[in-house]
Amino acid sequence: MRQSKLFTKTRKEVPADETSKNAQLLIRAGYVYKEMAGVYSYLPLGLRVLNKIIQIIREEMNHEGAQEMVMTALQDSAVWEETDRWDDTKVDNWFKTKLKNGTEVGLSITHEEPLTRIMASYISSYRDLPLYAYQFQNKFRNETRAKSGIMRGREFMMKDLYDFSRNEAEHNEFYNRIREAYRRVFERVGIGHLTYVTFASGGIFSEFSEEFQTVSEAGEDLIYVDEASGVALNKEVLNDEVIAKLGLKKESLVEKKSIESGNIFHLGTKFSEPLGLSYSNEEGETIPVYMGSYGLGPTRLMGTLVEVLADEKGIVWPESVAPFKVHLVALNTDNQELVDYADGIYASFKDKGIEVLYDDRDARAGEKFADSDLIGIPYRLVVSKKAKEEGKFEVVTRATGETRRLTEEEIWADFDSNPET
RNA sequence: CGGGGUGUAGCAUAGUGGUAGUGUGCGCGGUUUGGGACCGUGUGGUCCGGGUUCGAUUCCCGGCUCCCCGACCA
Repeated sequence: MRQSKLFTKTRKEVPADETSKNAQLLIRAGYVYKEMAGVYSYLPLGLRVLNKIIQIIREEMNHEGAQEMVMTALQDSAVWEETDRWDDTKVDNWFKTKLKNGTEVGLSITHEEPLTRIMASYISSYRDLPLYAYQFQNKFRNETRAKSGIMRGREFMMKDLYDFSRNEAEHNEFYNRIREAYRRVFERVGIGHLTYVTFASGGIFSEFSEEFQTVSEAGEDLIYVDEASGVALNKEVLNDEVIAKLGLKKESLVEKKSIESGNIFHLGTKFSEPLGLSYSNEEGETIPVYMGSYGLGPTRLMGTLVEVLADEKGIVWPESVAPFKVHLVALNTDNQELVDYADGIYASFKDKGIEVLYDDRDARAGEKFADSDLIGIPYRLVVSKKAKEEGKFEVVTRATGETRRLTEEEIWADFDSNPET
């Protein structure tokens, strides 16, 4: 894409009403637009990143045999009344609104109830199980206090996956597969080394739930990590008994601030029983379906990546989710011969299927470099009059600052040998 | 939801009971051209409602907004 055509522009100054690094950088670089507190629109650059994150998660979910669907944001109160989660005293962060005829409806906070009801009309036999369904969908939560930029909003995107199994053992097998699938997601987006599977409270049919916690100063949680074993636990479950049960030593636990970037739950029959989701087994007996739920928020993950990987110059995207692989920066754009040459390089990238943002704007070098650093594309290729005369072009790796001077042939050889985009 | 702040141009900020200033952005002209360059010029503003006052952006009341701390939460 030509940067001159991109409708967003970068900003030098940070918005006064944002204190979180992720929102400051994402707004300055033109990835997101703040609509109101805790509510952000995703602009062209931001959508590219979000879609890449979504695609990585999708691939890992599909790999485990989950089927993608999408449910509604508008919610029928009836199904929530069945599980006693409609009442504002039970769930206090509903957004509720009314139909013209006065009927109350909700804006989706999660989807256990509606999906369980859907499944009740398709699951009837043990032959139908197990099955796994997931979606990417916007959740609405009426937070009393939105904060941390895009990481804790009132409207945010969630990947929620649910399993419908015949029994606990079958559920557990899937649960363990998803734990590994989540690990792969965090590896693929470049924060695997910072992300711990953490014991936490909130288990319904087990003592603990498990959270994926990414170590960051921007985090709102406190976890205790045994670095030798990689075992971590949330502060909310930290006590001597638990430490002993997990075979840990109190002295070896290190406290870290962290972001809850995903979680996995055993649900048991909490939803299937009240909503009448059951199946007939081989003996003809009626058995409630055993469930689990698995959450991972693409928008929060995007914010987490900015928080954890950015440097003082701006965002640093890992290649796997960057909006483009290459930032082609043309200098001396008053020289038509050079512009033609840079246009040719740009066309070659496109022909090769390498995603490229082409800074063809009529701007000074300093401004272009500053913008390039801020936007955070993994590789920057500078085409200038001097470089063209020398036949060597600067290729800078954003993450490390490593600068190489390569001929055009070397550049193509380099990108062709590293085709991952 | 409790507590504390805040609101001035697209953005960032100063100031004042009496014609609202600066930086940046944006437009135009010129000099520049490898790290947000410079000169000139133009454009553009007091959150909403009420009150006090000859006069309110300023003071008072109410509302809303946004931010921070706490509680709550993927």
